[in-house]
Amino acid sequence: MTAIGDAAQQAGGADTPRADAERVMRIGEVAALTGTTPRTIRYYEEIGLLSGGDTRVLGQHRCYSQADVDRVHEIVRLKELLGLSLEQLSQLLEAETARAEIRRELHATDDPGRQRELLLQSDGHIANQLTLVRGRLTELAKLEADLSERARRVRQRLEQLGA
Amino acid sequence: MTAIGDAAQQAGGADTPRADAERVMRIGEVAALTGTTPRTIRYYEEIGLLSGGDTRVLGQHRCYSQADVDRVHEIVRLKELLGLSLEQLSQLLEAETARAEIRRELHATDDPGRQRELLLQSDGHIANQLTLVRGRLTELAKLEADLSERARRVRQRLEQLGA
DNA sequence: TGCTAAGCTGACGTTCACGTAAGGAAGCAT
DNA sequence: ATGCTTCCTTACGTGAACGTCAGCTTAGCA
Repeated sequence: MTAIGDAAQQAGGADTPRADAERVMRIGEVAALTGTTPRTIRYYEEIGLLSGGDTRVLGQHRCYSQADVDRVHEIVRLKELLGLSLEQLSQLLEAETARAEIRRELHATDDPGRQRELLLQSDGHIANQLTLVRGRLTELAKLEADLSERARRVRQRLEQLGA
Repeated sequence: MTAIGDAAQQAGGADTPRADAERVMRIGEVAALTGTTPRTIRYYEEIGLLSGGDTRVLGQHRCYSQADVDRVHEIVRLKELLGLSLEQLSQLLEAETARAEIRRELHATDDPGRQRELLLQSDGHIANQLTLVRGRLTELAKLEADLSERARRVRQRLEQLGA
């Protein structure tokens, strides 16, 4: 439901304008859209969190697509929710990276064997993420229970006083 | 259920040995018990996260009780689970601080008005923590749902291939 | 009383995740 | 061609959260 990186369906010819989905953006726009800064985007590229478009020559402006925006959103989200270091994140985000790779290859290849392999990889990465997230969820739930219990006790005492 | 800072019941006389609950510990032991280091403990004291026993004179060894160990555990727990800065933590932990204060005053005073006030404060702080924790819980749940959905799709594709 | 382990107080070093400033070049419109 | 804006690279700065080292004192024990 949230923007998690479905770069829409790309099906049409190669010359269709298609104003929105495959618009080319520059760093400032990406930063604005993701609530970050150009510096942050470059930093993420520097440490390997963002692809860094291998085609670009030194000095040229960086180009981004909606998929990149989605990825940055994911990064920020995971970073905040899980409180991970960017190092740990880049481990986790192999999933995203692989996923992008897969989307490309999946459409490029006809070999069902290869497709199967790619999908299995993707599944593995997602499973990793899920494990981590679910762990956090149960720990947080425990914390919530503890806090609720404490609140209950305090209110119980208040009632005793009131009576 | 977890160690959240119930420094056991202290009721008996003042000279009972009571080997365990009120044992005096030093910084190294606290560090070991909480998976931190002496430096970290001192740092937490420095920035006001730990009380710093106002009675101690410069140069003397720091003394800790089980309650302090519990508090450090809480700090670490909140820090990791919520990914908060120590600054934010010290805000949140007003609750703990107040709670310790309250425990002391609650037993010291007979004034039900004052007791009521203290309990209300405590309740407020806990409510704050709960709000934060529940917010995280729902966000994490959303993330979990997203990931599950993705996993489902990938597996669906795999089935299509297999068929 | 003397020893040793552990602790104490500075004070400087370090890693992460960027912020910020300088000087120059790319992109786009006119 | 000329601006103007945005971006580029390089490099140094910064705050948080400790690590680490030096030199000295305290606590507990024989």
